[in-house]
Amino acid sequence: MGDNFNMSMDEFLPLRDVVFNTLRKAILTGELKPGERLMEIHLANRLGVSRTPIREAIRKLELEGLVIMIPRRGAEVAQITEKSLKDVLEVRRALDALCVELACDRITEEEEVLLKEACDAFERATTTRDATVIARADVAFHDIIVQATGNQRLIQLINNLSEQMYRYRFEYIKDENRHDSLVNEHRIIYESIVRRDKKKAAETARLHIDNQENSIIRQICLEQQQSAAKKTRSEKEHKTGG
Amino acid sequence: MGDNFNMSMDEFLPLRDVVFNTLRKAILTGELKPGERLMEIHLANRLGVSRTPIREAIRKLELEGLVIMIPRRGAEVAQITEKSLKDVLEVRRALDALCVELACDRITEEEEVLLKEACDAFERATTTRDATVIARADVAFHDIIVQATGNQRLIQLINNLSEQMYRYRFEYIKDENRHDSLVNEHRIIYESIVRRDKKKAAETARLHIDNQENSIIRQICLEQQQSAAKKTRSEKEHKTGG
DNA sequence: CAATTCCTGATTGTATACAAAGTACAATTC
DNA sequence: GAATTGTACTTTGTATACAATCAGGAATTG
Repeated sequence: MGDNFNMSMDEFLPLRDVVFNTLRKAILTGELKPGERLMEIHLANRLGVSRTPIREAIRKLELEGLVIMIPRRGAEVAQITEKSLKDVLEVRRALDALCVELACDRITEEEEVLLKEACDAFERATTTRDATVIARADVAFHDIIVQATGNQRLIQLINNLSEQMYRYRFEYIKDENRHDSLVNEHRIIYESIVRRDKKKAAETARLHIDNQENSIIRQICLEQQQSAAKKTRSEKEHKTGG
Repeated sequence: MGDNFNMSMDEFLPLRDVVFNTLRKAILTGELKPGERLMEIHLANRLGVSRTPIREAIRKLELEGLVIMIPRRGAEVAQITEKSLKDVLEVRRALDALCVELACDRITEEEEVLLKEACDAFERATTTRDATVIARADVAFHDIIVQATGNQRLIQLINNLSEQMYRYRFEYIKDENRHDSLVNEHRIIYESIVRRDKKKAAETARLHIDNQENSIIRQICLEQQQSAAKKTRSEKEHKTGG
């Protein structure tokens, strides 16, 4: 297994922040799996720092909901359940709708140009069939809208909620059947914002989330079935082996 | 000045959580004022613990946005600006609307009864003219709605955003001219939820936030004018004194 | 053989020690 | 007298030491 996280980033940041970013990335990419324990001495050795910055990083991850604390047992990576994901998406649906509405009011001419470019770039990206490229183009498009709101709190919340689903970002991208509708939705959102049509923009933003939700939930169910099957399998082995 | 925070709470919680709750409360009630520095040794002595739990508590406050970190200078209580408050309220407007809509779908019969009681209790509370009593009744009413959504993430977010405005909660409560419209709005929200009228419920929830916004922003402006006046006054004194 | 108790090792929770950096104030120089 | 430099002190950043608790296994007892 990858013995070293790529722990480097900004060298002048306090170690706790470097550790925080490192661990968060490891959790979001799945390098640290749900249920896995975060043991302080172990992590400290692995990252070459003392326990103090590790602990302070864990406190932040705790508040972000990425790890859960068990008293006198320490931290472990939070499980993502279908319920917790639906909860996140339910909030995002409202906030993404708010984003496009605010964007209608506040987007600048420069941002409109950028948005058009991002919209076109996304369409081109889908033709590459490279999920990484497509995902990046998707993020770029939505980022412009979020930034256009000028609401720092909203920007922060959307980023945080998006992170919770980072692991499943590819699932709805990979499904090539949906590419056309994705491109289409982006285009409608773009055009609605340009026309200052809040209602249509918000409606499409919600639809956009709905589609993601379907893809992701399907994926989650699959994973849970697999892990359940794996569990029963290993239990069987354990029985026959003992 | 109050030399001791009332630091006690649950005795079995880790010290960092006790400190976290203590400091958060101190910030939200205004006992620790915006711009005030949080010095670790000082706080440690004052609360009778070592620096470690203080630091870990500060990490959580940092992520919550209640304190800001200045490199090599430590933490200080975050300033609340008119912009940051408008940002918070803008998000709350969307999330409160989401809350009442979800409540229309998911509220149980027991909760409906509780909501009616809370609605009536609020009306009675306004007649006492005791801001604390009124504020508590207001929180109780909204809490039932938020809980009725069953969305843990939403509940957490609303609580966090509400906290940001804790200091100003009384401002819109104190204005007795508004009491009638507050009672009225609560009643409309209650009735809309019972009738499963999402549109009306959401609309009224937004109006409810708008009214709060007006009161609070007015108060903020006043405070800033006062502190600006104070500043120029003390600068004058400094000049004449030097 | 099962259950219970006790012990040992491991891990977290807390405190303290040490290093680095920044700030304020005084002394010195122009 | 103003500006600059140097020094002492304060405060944070990091590491480590110590205490409390918990988990798991071995030994003992019924």
